[in-house]
Amino acid sequence: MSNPYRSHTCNDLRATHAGQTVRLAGWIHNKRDLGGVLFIDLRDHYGITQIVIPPTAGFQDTLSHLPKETVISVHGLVRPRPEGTVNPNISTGEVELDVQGYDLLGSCQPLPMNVFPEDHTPEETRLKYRFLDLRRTKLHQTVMLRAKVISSIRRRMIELGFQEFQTPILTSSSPEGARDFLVPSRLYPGEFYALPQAPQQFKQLLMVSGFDRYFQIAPCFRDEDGRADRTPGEFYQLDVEMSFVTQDDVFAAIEKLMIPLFTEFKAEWPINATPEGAFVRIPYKESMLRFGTDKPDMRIPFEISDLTPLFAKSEFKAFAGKTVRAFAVPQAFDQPRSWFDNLQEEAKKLGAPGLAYVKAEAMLSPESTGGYGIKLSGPVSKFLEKDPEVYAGLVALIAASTAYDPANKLSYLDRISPTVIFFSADANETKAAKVLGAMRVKIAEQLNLIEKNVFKFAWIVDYPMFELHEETKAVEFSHNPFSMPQGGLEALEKQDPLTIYAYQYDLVCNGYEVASGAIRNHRPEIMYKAFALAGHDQTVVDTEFAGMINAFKYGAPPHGGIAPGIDRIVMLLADEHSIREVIAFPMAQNGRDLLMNAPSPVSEKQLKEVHLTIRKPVPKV
RNA sequence: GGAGCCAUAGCUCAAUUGGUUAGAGCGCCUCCCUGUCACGGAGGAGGUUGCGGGUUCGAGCCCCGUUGGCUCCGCCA
Repeated sequence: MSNPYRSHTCNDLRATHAGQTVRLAGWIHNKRDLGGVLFIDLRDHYGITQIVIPPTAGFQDTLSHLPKETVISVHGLVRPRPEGTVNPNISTGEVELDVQGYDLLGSCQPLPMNVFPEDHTPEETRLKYRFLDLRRTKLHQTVMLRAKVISSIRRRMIELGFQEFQTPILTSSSPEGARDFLVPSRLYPGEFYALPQAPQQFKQLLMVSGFDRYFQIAPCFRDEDGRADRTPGEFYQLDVEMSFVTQDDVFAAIEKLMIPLFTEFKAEWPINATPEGAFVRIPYKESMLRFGTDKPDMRIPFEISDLTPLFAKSEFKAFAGKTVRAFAVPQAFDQPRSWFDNLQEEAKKLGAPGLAYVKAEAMLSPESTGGYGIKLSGPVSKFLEKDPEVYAGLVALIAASTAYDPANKLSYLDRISPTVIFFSADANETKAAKVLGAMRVKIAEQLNLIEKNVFKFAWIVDYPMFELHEETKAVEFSHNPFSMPQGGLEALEKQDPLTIYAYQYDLVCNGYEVASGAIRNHRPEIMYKAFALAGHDQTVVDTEFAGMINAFKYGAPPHGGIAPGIDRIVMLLADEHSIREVIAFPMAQNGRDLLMNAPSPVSEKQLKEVHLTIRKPVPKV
C-alpha cells in the first residue's frame, strides 16, 4: 500500500517532521564528502533535501562514489539540523535526513553537460540532451511556467464564455499561405493529407454551426524556416472565434484575457493599457511610418519622422525625390566612428545603400540667425547645411526629439542636447521604412535604450486588403483573403482596391507579433468579388475553399476571431529572447530534432505502403 | 535559396604577429578531511584543435571546400 520509492517529496520535510522515519527519492544533485560525514543534496521536481550519511553506515563509501544525477531512494530519520547549520536558501533547510539505507533506482553515466552547477552550455548540446537540460532549474521552471500559463488561459477563456473544441490534424492542403507539411495517404495512392497551418476554416465552420464562442490551444504546422522568435515547423496558438461580433468585441475579449493573464504572471511589470483596460490602436500605415514595421517595439524612446517633402527638390542626389525617413538618437552622439561604420554594414545587409547620419549640436552663431543655431557634422553634413529648408526641418526634428519641459523657460540653446540623426532614403517607400525600422531596433539594443520590465501592447489595425505584387504589379491579397473588407461589397465595387482596408488586426507587445486576427468575410457574394479583384474567378473559390464557401450559402453568422501565439506569450512572460527557451522539446533552426533525430529516413516497405518513391535532388557540380 | 558569426579536453574558456611539449576552471579517477551546502586540500587520467584539402621551413591561427549550431534576409494567407 505504501509507495516503495518515497513517502514524501524533496520539498516536504520541515522541523515538524523531526523524529519521523521517511523515504525520499530523487537525483543526486550535489555531494559534499567531508571524510567523516557525507552530505548529499537529493533533488526531485519539488525541491532539494539534504541527506546525511554518517561514517558508521556501511554503505557510505558506495554512496560517496555514485556520480551526480544518479537516481536513488533513501530512508531514514528526519532530524533538525544542528545549531548554526540551517540553510535558509532551501525550504527544507531546517532539517536533514539521517540515512539508514538506500536503493539504487537509476545509475548515471558520465554527463555530457552539467545539471548542477548550471554552467553556460552550447545550445547544440542542450538540444541533444534536452532531458538533462530540462532538469536544470532555469528551464524546468520555464516549462512549469508554460504549463501554468496554459492552464490559466483555459480557465480564463471558459470564464469568458468560450468553449474548447478539437479540430482535425489530418486535413487537406490549402493553396494560400505557407508551405504545407504533407502526409501521404495509404488508401488513396498519390493523394495527401496536410497538417493544418491553423484551424482557420474549421473554426469558421463551427461558427456557421452556431457554437458562438470557440477556443482551442491548437498546434499549427507551417513548413517555413526558423527565427529566434519562430520555431520551424510547428507552434501553438490560442485559436479564438466569435459570432455576431465587431472588431471592437474581439479586442475587448482579448484585452479581458491578456491584461489579467500578464498581470497574474508578471504583476510587477506595468502594462500600457487605458484605465478601462484597452490597448492603444495604431493604424498599419501609421505604424510603418513611426516605427518602420507592423510590430513596433514601443519601449524604444525614439520614433521615425518623415522628411520626404524636405528633400523633394533637394540637390542632394542620394535623397532627392526619394522617401526619406529619419530619427534622432542623442545617446549615439559619443559613439566612435567604428560604431557608425558597423551600422552602415548592418544597413547594407538589409539591402540599403548605407545608413546616412549627421551629428548635431547646439552652437552660438553670432554671424547668422539670431545668435543660436545647430552645428552639423559628419559625412553628409555639408549636403544638409546648404539647403535652408532642409536645415530648418532638421532643427525642428532635433527640437522635437530633445526632451525638455516647455513650462521651463530655458533658452533654446539649453534645450538642444547633442544628438545624431539617422536617415534612410529609398525610391521604394516600404524599403525606406523597413530599413530604418530595423536600424531603430538595432541601435536601441546596442545602446541599451530599450525600457526594461514593462509590457507595451498595441493593436495594429486597418491593414490594406490588397497590395500590388512587387514584380507583376497585379492586385493581390495582402494578408488573409477571408477578411471582411471595410465598406463591404460597396467598397469593393466602387473604391480603388488599393485604398480598401480590411477588418484585419494584429496585437503586438514589445516588438513581437503576439496575435493576429480578422473579422471574416462570411458573405459569398463579397467573397467572390474580393477574389475577383485579386484575379481569381469564382471557380477558384468554389474548388479551393469548397467547404467554407458552401457553408456560407446556408446561413452564416457574421463572425471574427484572433489567434494569440502561445509560445510568444510565454516568451514574454519568461523574459526570454529565444522561443526555444520556452518549449520543452524544440527543433533546431534548420528543422532538425537533435534529440529524436527527426526527420529521418523510413524503410522501403513504409514508402511502398504509401506509394512513394524518393527523388533525391541532383547534387550541384 | 542567400549572407554573417561560431567550432580547441566530457563541459566552459585561454593560447601576442603563423614559431618550443596546446593551458586553466568545472566534471571524472585515486588519496586526505566529522557539519558542509558552489565544502576544502594533494595527486592523476583526459587533445588527430569539427572534417577534407591548400599555402608555408613551420598552421589551433592564413586560404578554399565541407559538416553542425546560432543570427539575419527570402519565406511566414
